[in-house]
Amino acid sequence: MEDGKITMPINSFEHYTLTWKPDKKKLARPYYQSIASLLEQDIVAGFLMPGTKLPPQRELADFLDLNFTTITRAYKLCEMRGLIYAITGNGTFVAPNAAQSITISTDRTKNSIDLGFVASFEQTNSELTETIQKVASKNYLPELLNYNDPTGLPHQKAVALNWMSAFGIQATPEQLAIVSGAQNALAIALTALFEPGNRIATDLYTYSNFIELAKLLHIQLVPVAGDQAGMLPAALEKQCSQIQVHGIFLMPSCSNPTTVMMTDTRKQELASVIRRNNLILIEDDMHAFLTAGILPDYRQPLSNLVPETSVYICGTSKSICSGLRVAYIVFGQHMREMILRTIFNINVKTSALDAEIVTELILSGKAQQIASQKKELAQIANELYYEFFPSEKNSGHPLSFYRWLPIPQQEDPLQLVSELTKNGIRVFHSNRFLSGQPNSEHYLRIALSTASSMDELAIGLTILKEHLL
Amino acid sequence: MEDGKITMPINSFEHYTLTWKPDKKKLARPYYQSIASLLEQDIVAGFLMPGTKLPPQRELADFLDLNFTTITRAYKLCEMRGLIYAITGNGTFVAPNAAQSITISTDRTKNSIDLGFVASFEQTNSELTETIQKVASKNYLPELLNYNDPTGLPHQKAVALNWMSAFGIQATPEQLAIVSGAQNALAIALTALFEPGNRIATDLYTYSNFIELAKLLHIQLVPVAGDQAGMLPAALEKQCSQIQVHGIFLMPSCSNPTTVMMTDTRKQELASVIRRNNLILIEDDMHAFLTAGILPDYRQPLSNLVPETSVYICGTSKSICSGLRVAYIVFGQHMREMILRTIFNINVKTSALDAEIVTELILSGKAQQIASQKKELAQIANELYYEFFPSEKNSGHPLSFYRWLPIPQQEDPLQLVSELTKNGIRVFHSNRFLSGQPNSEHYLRIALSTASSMDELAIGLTILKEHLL
DNA sequence: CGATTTGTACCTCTACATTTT
DNA sequence: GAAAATGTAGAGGTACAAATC
Repeated sequence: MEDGKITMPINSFEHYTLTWKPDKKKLARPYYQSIASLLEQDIVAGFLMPGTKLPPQRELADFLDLNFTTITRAYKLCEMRGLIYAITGNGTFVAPNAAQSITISTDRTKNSIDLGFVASFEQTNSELTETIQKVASKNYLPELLNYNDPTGLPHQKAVALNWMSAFGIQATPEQLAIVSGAQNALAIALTALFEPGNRIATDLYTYSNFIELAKLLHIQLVPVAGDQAGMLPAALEKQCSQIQVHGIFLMPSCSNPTTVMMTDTRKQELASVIRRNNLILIEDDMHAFLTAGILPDYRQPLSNLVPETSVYICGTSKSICSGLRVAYIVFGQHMREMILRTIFNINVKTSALDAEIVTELILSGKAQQIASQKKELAQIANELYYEFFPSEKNSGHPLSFYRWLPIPQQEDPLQLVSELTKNGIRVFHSNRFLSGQPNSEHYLRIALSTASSMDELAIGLTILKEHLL
Repeated sequence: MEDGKITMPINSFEHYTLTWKPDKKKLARPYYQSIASLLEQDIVAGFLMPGTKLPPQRELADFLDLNFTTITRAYKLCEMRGLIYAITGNGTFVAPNAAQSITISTDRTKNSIDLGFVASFEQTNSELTETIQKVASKNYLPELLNYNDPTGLPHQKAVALNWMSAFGIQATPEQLAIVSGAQNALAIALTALFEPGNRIATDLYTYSNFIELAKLLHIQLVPVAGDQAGMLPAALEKQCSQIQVHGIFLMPSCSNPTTVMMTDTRKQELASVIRRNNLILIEDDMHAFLTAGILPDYRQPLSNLVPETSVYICGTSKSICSGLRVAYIVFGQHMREMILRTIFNINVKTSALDAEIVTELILSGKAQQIASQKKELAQIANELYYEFFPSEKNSGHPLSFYRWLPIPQQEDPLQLVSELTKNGIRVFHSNRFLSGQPNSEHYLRIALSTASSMDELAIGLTILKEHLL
């Protein structure tokens, strides 16, 4: 088989220059699984660094005396496990986050200032005591403790719709469910509406927990380029025309991690691409309270433009209280059955007690008050940040709970992060948020809402700035 | 291609007797998807009844002038969607629950007595008021409202371990996580430890929400026969030797829906089969409080016999309070990372407030008191049931919240259920709980713990008995 | 801009295991 | 218990699309 390669005399020589050569002796049938597990071992062990180009399918096949589609299958297995990624016409590469997991983010290192994980100015949580006690004394408390109304009690849903009407959401109670936080909402939406192997378009840099979740559910992400107004419609259109894309995930109010706010014009343009390609839109709008009514050109969520095929997620963790685990999810009528079924299969229901506390907070006006406090804290924290990094001013969302700091190109991004950890601060490198291939741009995401005080934040930023100089 | 079939002159005639003939004109490339979606349409529309045998792959392939493995792929797609099931050497059949979904069970029909959905004697929920108020006045309340300790606060975990020690569980806090109810625990375990296409062995009749969840996550169930002592080890061993099985799901304390209690001898035997075949055990022990210390021969959960490869799930919904959505999950050390990651991706964390209430209930002794009340109610309800169905006495768990009533073979099971609904009671037919192929035995699952009073339950049972005569 | 490299989709083929007859 | 029927697993092959040179 190999002997026939007269047209490529160099080939037999190249066999010795393959970037990865599995041990032929270790190969056993089924070959594709055998190859995949050898590759996995070498990646996890660190022999193959992130970004390494793997041998083309045909070359590796020649080397192993197999048909190249068998290599396709082996590579595909590893791709599903998030270890590698492939670009047609270009090659197959070791994924940026192949060796280590992105998550496990809340094991805060003690004696360290956390600028990595984004909390929500937890100082405001003591404001809730009174409301919780009020709910605990309601005479209908036992009604909150049974299996009834799995998607939320009617009055809770009415209050939820009212809360979201400030952001431009109009929906009926049938199109709404109360779930256990925004991440839970994402898990439900992805499980309900997509199948393993489906593809979802995202910003090139996107919410790392979404990347992890997609990996867990074997859903592939399709990175799409963007600019300062959000994802580029032409780039999305192009991807959709090339491969079958089933959905799109966006955070238009304030993209995580880039802090990009999508303009209304861009929403209109993207909506028409979404409609044309029958995409299911997952819109995570946890930052609505920071954007709607505050930014002058805010008009409405993207979901409003494609209501039938979108899932709108409004978490209350960032705006009201992180520990109560309540989010509102609004969906098109024909997705209703699948979503309710999935809620039942993943949660059964969300604690009606937690939902009631959030409801009471909103009804009493306390929620709005807390949200205002968080906004003020965000403003102060951002001003502090700009004192350290003045050139960053006027980029992205002005009240974001985190910032996206460009840094010089790094030899070894992990090295930088671990050095900063040694110096007492935790930050996340941009590679953690990559949905696609790494490029030459490097950033750090700097959480402003996690340090326990502005003083602590200032110390953290000082350490950061000194180290970057 | 077809002309070569001289050995089967009958074949061309048989083309006209296929049980399902897709419209050739509607077929487009890719064929396998095209065939799958035509088949799906005909099943969902009701043209193909549950149990219908589909044409063998080779015959349909002949009819459509395709290779038979293309039909394999089409059938496999539909099998993954839960529409059909296949038996090697026998044929491919429309699944029993293909057309309708099993779940959506809590939309209680008003003015109807619910003997279908299994609640947990919700009468006891008013007992919780005092404890909830106590928790609401704790000075560390704000500490329960942030992102910290996603798997549970240390003292909550200590109390959890103490609660489970009564059932024979010994574990370290690292092997424990607090999640949002038993169903949530199942979703986490399946997502974390299995991949789409993996197989899990279950009892022939098993928890219908588990069936639905597996379908949702594209995990296939392998039905295994059992007797009055639980699943048969030889049958499990046989299945494992024939196809690759990755896990096993069991409810040894009181199987749902059959009320079978597994003997300790059977646990020992199954443990050795599980060990020999490297199965991951998912043990749902929500009924532990009804079994441990009550049944004389109870020794320990099955997980104790294979601690490294098992996930033990102990929900508090049935024993303490259904609305708080708290379950404990105990896992082997090497599963820890995947499970924590998955918890983070699906829940972020479980409300520490709910967990604290359950913790306080246990610490104060109130939980034990409520559990005792529920046991007493279960005893009364079971005695009532035996007054109606005396021949059923001495079968299965004596304190089960539901019973498994054999009924005569039915022409059309759905018909029976809908007639009963018209008569004012809701029950579930055994087909809803089938993990495999239907057989000639028929049962109804009768929930005893959902009616709002014993009087209501008595009315429901009267209607049921009259209708079955 | 056309040729080359590289990955993808999907169809076909073979060997084989299980169940039924 | 052998032969036939039926489904499954793995591997090979072709057409094609995208990226690069």
